[in-house]
Amino acid sequence: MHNGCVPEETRRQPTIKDVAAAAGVSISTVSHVYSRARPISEPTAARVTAAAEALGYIPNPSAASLRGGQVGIFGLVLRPRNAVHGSLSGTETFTRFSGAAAAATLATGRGLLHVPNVLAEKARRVAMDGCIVMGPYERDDVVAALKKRHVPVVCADVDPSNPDDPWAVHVDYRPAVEQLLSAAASGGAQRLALIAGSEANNWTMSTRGTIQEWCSAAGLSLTAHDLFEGVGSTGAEGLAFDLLGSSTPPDTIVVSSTRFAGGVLAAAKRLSIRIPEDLRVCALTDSALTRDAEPSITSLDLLLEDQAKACVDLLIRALSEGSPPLQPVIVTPQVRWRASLGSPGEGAP
Amino acid sequence: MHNGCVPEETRRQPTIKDVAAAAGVSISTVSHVYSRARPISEPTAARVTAAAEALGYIPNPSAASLRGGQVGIFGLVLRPRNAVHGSLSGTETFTRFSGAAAAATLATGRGLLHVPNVLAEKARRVAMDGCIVMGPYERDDVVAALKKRHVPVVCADVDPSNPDDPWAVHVDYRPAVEQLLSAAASGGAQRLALIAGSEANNWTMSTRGTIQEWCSAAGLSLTAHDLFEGVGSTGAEGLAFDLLGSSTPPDTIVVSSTRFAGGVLAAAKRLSIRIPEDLRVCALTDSALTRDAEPSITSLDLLLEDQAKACVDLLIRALSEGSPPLQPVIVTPQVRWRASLGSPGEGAP
DNA sequence: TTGAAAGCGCTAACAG
DNA sequence: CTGTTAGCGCTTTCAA
Repeated sequence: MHNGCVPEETRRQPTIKDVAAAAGVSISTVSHVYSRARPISEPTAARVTAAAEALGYIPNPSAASLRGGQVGIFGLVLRPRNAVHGSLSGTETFTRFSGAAAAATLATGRGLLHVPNVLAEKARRVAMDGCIVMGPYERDDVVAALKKRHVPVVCADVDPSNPDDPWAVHVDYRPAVEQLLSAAASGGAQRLALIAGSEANNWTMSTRGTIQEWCSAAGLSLTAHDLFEGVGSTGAEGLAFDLLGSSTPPDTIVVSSTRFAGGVLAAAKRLSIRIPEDLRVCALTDSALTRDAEPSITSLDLLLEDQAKACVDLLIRALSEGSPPLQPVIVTPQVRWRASLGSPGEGAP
Repeated sequence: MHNGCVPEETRRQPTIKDVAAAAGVSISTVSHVYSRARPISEPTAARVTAAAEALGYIPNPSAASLRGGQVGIFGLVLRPRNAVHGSLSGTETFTRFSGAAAAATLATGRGLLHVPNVLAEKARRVAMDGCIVMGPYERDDVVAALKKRHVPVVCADVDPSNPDDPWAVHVDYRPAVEQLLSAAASGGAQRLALIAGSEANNWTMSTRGTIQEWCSAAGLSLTAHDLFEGVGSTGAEGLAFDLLGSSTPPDTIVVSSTRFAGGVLAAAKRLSIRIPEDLRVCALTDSALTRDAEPSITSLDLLLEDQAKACVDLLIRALSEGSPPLQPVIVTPQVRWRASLGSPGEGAP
């Protein structure tokens, strides 16, 4: 046996002509059997199908798209830098999103193309009907490049500089973040520390804004720290250790990435600080790292599956109608209550 | 401002004709400027480029592929069931692999298509020049379906039922697994337990085989347990708790997925068993869960980036030459030594 | 160094 | 219900 992945003789792929000849019909009949664009009699359709099956025929999508315009492919760009390197934080967020986006795209008969770097010259050769950009930065240059190439773009979470973009799936972090904060407050929180990522995307910027507003309205003290996501749990551990060892340590720490949460836990352990009794902790996204931590960490489920599905729907609308929906598309993250924040209190559902 | 993702007037994409007219040359000249298939004089090329730039022209890849045959797209199928649901184990393994595969593919000017389910009828419409299947099962039906559709297939890690497949990137787990075992043995291991996933892929089957052989040759006792990956760390914790509480508890536990490792750690903690003094632990893949665990867990780095790159190279060979490489392509995983197994001993490099 | 023209495989009028 | 035919945008001979 040959174990070959390629047919021994490089036999030309059968075309619509071959099928038409074998079935004794015209090529347009064959075409219509596949496109269902017009009714074909039962016996004819059966003959065509049989012939196609026998020859191993599959319609050439390039040829089909040449006429019809669309190529049957959506692109996906994951913006947060750490998405590319699986070893950094946020891994689960991106897997969940791309898996869901791929499934939703495939359900429409299209494919989802993973595009690490649209700006690269090489990438210009790959065709897309539209593109989903997850977590765009302020005035995102990838989005700009795509638009210049006439590629319809839909964003998952809005570009912070374009907050009313009707072609984005808006993520409303506010309600969940406020639930988190009021739960902390009702548990006795006085001094908050925020350890957030340093990227200029809406997740980082909007949650920080909400927290600042809420704290100042509620009269809680807040110190905010930006930490490059790449420093991982070790980096967060160092920062948390310093904070917790200072003369005025925080009693509540909110972290953005789940790897930061691990670092905070480690620092607390080294200092024999009990969670949630002495220190409350919560994270602004969810992953195995927070679910399985000891103690488990209250965090935000960003509902990535919903976001992905909504993006695909929006992109299809852009392609078919061209006009944006009248109401913005909104996804509202949910709090997953766990041990690290004490009891949910009045903030819980 | 309109915030539009689609141009206000749905203006037809400029074609090669428009560029030719604007530059005052023939369409074949424009074509050759882009394909570099024949020399074009400097001033002419400049005029064409300028015209194309002004019009925002990009060559239509569908049209190009109609003639040339290839569509510039590789498919990627992640076989392990838990790869689809980001929330289960192995997340990082698949992100790393697909990120690396996407980068390697893009570097060749092609795109990487995420294919959740090739068997679905809908998926037949998406075109691929070839497909990478990661972690195929025994007599994998996805691989079979792809081959039936004349799609060249390359596997990352071999189909266990086709161990000499020249169109696979072979992963040789043996050396690293043996290093792990001899380190455990030189640390005093006597009674081993293996908690492996239940999927019939080569990772699971080959490592289990090596461990069984090695233990019987070295005279160590071994009990092997299959656990569905979906049970996660909680499932593994329950099993480990029972094992460690039995009358003849293991002194070494090897787990396949990193989430299982977390469960083992939790069980040991509940029973006040010290690691690595009383119990040695190691995992057969690596992730944030093992790197950041307390104590950190010795595990296998599967070198997913190398695997992905090798797959892309192999697929390109299949497309261009059609004949398999004379020597099998092999990737050899590396042990990442950490606290949970004690000192590496003689097994370490 | 460049142009003209014949398709690539398929879709979509337009006829019958 | 089915067949004929003119392209879709580009590549690629073949001429000039």
